[in-house]
Amino acid sequence: MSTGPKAPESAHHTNFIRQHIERDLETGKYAERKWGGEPGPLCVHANAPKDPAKIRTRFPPEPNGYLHIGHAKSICLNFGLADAYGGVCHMRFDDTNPEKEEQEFVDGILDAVHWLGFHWGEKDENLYHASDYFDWMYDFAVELIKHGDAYVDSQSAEELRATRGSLTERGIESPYRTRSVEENQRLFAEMREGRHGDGTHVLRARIDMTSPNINMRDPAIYRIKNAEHHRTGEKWHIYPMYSYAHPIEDALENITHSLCTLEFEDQRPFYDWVLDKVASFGLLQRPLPQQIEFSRLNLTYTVMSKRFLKQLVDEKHVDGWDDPRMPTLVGVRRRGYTPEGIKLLIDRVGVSKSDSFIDYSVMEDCQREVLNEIAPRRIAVLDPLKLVIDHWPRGQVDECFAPNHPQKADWGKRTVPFSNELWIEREDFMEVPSKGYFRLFPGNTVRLKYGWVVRCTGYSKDESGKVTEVHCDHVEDSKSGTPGADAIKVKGVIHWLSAAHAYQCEVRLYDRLFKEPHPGTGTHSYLDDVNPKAKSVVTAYLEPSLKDAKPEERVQFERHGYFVADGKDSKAGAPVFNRAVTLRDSWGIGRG
RNA sequence: AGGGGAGUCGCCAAGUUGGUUAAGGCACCGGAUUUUGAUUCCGGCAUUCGAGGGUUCGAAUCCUUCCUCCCCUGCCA
Repeated sequence: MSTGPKAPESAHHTNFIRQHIERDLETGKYAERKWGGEPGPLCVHANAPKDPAKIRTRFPPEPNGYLHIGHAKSICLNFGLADAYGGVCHMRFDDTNPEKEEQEFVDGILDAVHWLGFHWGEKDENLYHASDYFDWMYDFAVELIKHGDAYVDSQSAEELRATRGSLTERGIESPYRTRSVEENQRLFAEMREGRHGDGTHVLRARIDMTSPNINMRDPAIYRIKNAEHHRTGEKWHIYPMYSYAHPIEDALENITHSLCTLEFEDQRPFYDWVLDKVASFGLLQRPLPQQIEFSRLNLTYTVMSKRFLKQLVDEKHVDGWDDPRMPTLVGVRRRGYTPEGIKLLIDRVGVSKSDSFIDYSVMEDCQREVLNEIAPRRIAVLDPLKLVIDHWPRGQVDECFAPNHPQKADWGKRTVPFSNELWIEREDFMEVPSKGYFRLFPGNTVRLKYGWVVRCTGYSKDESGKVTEVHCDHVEDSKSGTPGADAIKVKGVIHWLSAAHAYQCEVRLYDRLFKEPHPGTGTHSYLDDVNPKAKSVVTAYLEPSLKDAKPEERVQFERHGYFVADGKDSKAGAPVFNRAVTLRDSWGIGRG
């Protein structure tokens, strides 16, 4: 059983993180861990039963903004891996900086993760906050002081920077580095009580100012911030730094594999230092969590940094954080992207440690792949041109039947009314056909999809030369679904809507946010690469049945693309549609 | 005079304990089906693994030199 070759379907799913986890599972590295039912130091877990979770991972955002597609990778990895290996993934807010964090962001993040389809435990019970652990973090810091592993430094921020050294020069020890344990304890307690101003002191780990790794040169682990915290209020006047808090959060929660992005690689030695120290005081359960780094997700034709996204919003290049052009999760949701499509993308791009850019087309293709399966087909004329069937009796209405999905007969059909005056797509007619064009032009025959075959007999134009009306004759006995309807072979099939029955509706056509794959490359600003055509609003004609579309309902407008009824602007009986993505178009028309 | 990572087909990415013809996906190119120029289906697509040298019967996999790219000097995360 175990000697056979790897199953081909698992081959492209494997990656270095999965292998790492599988190795730990095989060796039983974490098999003896105890779980006291809630996070805590050794004493909470020591006498508890074995942890039922084979592994524990966590998704630990800081609640200081909106999640974007890049975060989706971390979410899918952490939750997906836990699920794949009989583990649990914790939802944790890394709220160690009160000046930047808000409850509003906490709620938004929770929403986004749920939207992606993930849960933190069967009943979402594993929801934690770094701020839940402030007391333990403080106690551990006191222990570090007691053992001579931390000291209060009273240099200014500038002095600290100046003495830290540089990439090539080692640092200089602080004059406060030799303070007595008693003085450090007294000072640290005073900092906690709020008796010192912001920036006057900092607690530092005592490691090695000559380390080639700057992160090991006595990093600050606590700073004074006389600020109100969105959860702990005014209880604290000092707050732990990420590099100190994170490993402790992981250990308290029994996290086995702490996944993060590449830029934290240099911090791993300190992560391990903190945990080894605290565990050596008998305060943490072993074996300790381990940090594993992977490369973040980059997509072409967009930007992912919070600074840039904020600027796009603040300077009104987009209509807000949830603008459908934004790569935020709230944005792509309004755009009509599916969570399944996003997960498919993450699955497809894989996990490694090499920096990479994924073509935005991969995202679009993933969305199409999912949408093709779930979206009912509907008819919409986005750029209308009048088509008159000259010999069709004026006022006579015929019923045509259109399947809701060409490959899913069980989805049924709907009726669409046919009459002598129709709307067709302006690009489906050419006065003089270009090479290879097989739609409507004088003398040519096409099928009106689900309806009749028609032959173009003429057209009229206005003074400016714009085509105003196209004229056709319909072919007898050619109605779709009737015997002999296929007798006439035509190359072109176009969609249409009865002018008397179609209704007008706002439709937003979205495209990529930037016109360059790597915005801002070279000397210009990324703002210069914003795609002015990324949003256009048209008044389209829609088939009657579309009036009932509910917010966030997805459909395919045949021959156009996938659209969603806007979750925000749609009213009952009056949906507004957003284009998520066009259909692939091997002939070259479509986008824009 | 620093430290930490990464370089396999246009874009991702398997492969790492050296063993016959270098997975897979996307893209692309053919062809079939098609009342969406969509979907689906079939076929094609790296004598080569950043470069050079070496070890070996045999190397993307080991050794060596070199090159390129990314990250690190917040009391941010």
